[in-house]
Amino acid sequence: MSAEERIRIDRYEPTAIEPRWQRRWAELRLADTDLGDTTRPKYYLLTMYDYPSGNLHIGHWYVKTPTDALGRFHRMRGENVFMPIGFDAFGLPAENAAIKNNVDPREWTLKNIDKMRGQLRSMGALFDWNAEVVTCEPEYYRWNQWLFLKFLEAGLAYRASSPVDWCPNDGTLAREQVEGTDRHCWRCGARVQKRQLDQWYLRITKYADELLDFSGIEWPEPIRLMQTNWIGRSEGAEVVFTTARDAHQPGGDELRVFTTRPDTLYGATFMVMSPEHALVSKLTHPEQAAEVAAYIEAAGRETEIERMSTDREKTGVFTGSYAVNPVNDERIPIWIADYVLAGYGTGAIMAVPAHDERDFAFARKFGLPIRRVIAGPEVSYKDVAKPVEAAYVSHDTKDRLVNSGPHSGLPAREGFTSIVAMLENQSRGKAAVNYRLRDWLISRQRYWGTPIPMVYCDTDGIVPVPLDQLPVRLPDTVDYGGSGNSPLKSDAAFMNTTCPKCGGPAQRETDTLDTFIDSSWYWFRYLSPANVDAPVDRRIEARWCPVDQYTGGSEHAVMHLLYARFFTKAMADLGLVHEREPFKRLFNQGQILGADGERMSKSRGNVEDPDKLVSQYGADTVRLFLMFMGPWDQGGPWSPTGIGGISRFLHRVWTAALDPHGGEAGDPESGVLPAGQDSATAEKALRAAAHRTLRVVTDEYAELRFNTMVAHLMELSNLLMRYRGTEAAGSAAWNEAVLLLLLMLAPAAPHITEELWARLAAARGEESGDGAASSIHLQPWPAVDEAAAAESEREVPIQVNGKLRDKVMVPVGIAEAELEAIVLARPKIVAALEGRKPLKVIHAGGRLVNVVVR
RNA sequence: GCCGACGUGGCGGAACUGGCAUACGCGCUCGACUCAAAAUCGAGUGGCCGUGAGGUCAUGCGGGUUCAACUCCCGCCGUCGGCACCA
Repeated sequence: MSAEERIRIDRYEPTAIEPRWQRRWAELRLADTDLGDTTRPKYYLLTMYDYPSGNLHIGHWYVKTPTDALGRFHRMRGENVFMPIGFDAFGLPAENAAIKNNVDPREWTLKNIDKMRGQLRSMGALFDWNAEVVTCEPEYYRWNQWLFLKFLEAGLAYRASSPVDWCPNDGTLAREQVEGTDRHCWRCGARVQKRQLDQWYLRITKYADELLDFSGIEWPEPIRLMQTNWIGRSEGAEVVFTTARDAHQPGGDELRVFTTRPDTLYGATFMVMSPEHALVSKLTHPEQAAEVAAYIEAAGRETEIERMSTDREKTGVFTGSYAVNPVNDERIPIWIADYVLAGYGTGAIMAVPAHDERDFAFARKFGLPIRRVIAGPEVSYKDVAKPVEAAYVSHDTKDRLVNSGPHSGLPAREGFTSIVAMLENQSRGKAAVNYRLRDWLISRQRYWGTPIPMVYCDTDGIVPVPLDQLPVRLPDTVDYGGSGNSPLKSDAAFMNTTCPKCGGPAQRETDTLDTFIDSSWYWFRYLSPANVDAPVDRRIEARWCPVDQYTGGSEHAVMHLLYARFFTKAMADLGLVHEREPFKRLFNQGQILGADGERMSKSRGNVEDPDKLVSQYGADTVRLFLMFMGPWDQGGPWSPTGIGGISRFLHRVWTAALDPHGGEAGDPESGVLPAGQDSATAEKALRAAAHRTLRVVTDEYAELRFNTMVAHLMELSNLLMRYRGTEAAGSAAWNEAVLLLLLMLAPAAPHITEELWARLAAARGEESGDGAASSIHLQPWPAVDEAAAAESEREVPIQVNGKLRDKVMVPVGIAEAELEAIVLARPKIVAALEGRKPLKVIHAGGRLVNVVVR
């Protein structure tokens, strides 16, 4: 380092030191994790990988730099930290850019990745780039295909025809990718339609019950709730109704329904099928045919039209047929209505208008009978015949069944079990569980994704590509064509192939996999990214999984985070991994919004670029500012106001470390010990403050409470500055406090602390100052000296009737009687008592005294 | 409509299992340094009353429990997020 350079950076100039240390850490291989090291406990720290949009905004910093601080903290605590990074590189933006600007999606993506690597490095984060995963590379996606084929073999993947959500621009969508009341596409916002299509599915529903079990993982309650609600388990019964014999049909068809209230079975006065139900045409009476056809046609169109309100008028049409209620052999009419959904339960319901609001509204509108079968608080069972004014929906245990044959008089809960038992005896129903969760539709009619490794042969049907022929490579160029058609269809060379079974001509599947497949197992791949034998090295996985801490946004609650859990369980059942849960601890950081309070997006023009801030203040300041803003799980609108305070703080740390004896011109107290302190008491106070800070800061790192962590370090640096230039400055206690401050700050602000650590070592004559031998980031996390941290005196607030009146300094551990005597003798307390005798004196464990009078 | 989170100075926010409300920072006011400005440093800074000591009110609103409530309970209001007729 030249003399000029030394002088130039004797003022804290972050941009002059940060790149140098980043290079140094790379040379020292600080971030490279030896996964085989068993001498230290492992700590797998994962932050959600990003889509390579080509530009890092402040939100990326907000997610990643506190995660890095956490990793550095765990490293200093002696753990073997693995913090990989990669790119979620398949997806629509690349393909849309290709269509719009005629660029190659692969080139576009790789160029973006390259740019983002540079931006990510400017954070000073210790990502292990050796483990990098890029999902659009055949080395990665071949394992998507491999896993798909394994799932297929195990019956976890299947092809089926069913009504699917279809976006006119993006083709088929998973259920989770349809948003809002108006059912629009999560990507392009277009209104989604229903289409009957043959598509590939993954059987996530097989794991519904296990996915409801969160024992053993520490996830935020809101996420667990969202997943629980999404899975939507409900317990009830399946009841078999039989169609009645009629002039136009023989009857005897089974019409199954699912209900959560079998106890209300005697109150079923009609049935409703969804318009898509398989029995619709069979059960439609010829006289009703025209009306039914018109209704179904309208209902099909309905999904394309505005249907904002859930409480819009009920619509429906009578089929002309009847069914027989299995418990009382009553004939009830069968209707068709779109308020019954095809995809839930059996697609048909028994309607109990007296005890269901929807059925009630329907019955009112179409003049269908309403029969009370549960007596509520307003209707005792003497006047059960009273007309029902509104649906009575309740699970009150005091409610009793009425009008229910042999079950009348039973409490509702017992009615539930006795009616189910009766159905089971007669084989006309059984207890059943239903889920809202549906199987995961994974076919996509897009180019930029993983080709589904299946072949269609005229002789052998649908044939999987043999594992040893993977990967099925994505062709380089295709005609992206019109919307909704798989672009791969346009590539004859790709599509035309031979059948793996008979060798005859065959066609490849031209749909690609949902890109959420990529992120459903990527953390496994980080552990052995170059492995050519299997997606995961099971031995490494055994040691390193589950991920100890995962950080990312809560917007992934019911997509990525649920899929990842499903994949882990499925892969465990296939013997590919040991663990059944992917992420032991999850932290959802909040989201940084634009200055306008809206989501940051290019189209809104409210994207905040961190590079400007970094060149002005340095990476450390930006990192610290983001941590200091507020609780990490909160996020909020972006505002750089206040970043100057962080910058000033780091300048003070710099000054305290390098210039302890300096003083402030114009400050009368500068260099003077506080009144009543000599240098011994000052040094004691410094040590006590440093060790107490260490105690709380250690906790705050571990609990990811970065905002208060920074505040406590500020307090310590303020105290050091108060003693700067006094006799205490430069003492052993001072030096200890400075080193502790640097060590505590190191995970959050790694560059400045490394620079100061090296300079102090050089000043002590220990080394050259380049930090080669003893990077601060290789130091062990310091231990609290409890004796030093202990306080001998404490200020005790004194209240009279709960109002603060005085404070007094007393020795720690003073006897209550003694303290009470001191308190009652205080002039302010005597005055506040106004001669009244204390009724009692409350001692809050030596932390506070409250004198109660009158 | 159902589920969930949140509501504290001018602003971001702090307060552990009930125990000094407003830590830390921003902003603002005044002062020091300067020819001046910036930067830096120092003092002050919740509202109201008071020259002052001090008093009094205040954690979305209204009740309650308690010696003591931002914290616990009941009832409202508001903001944000999730779900969308799930039988």
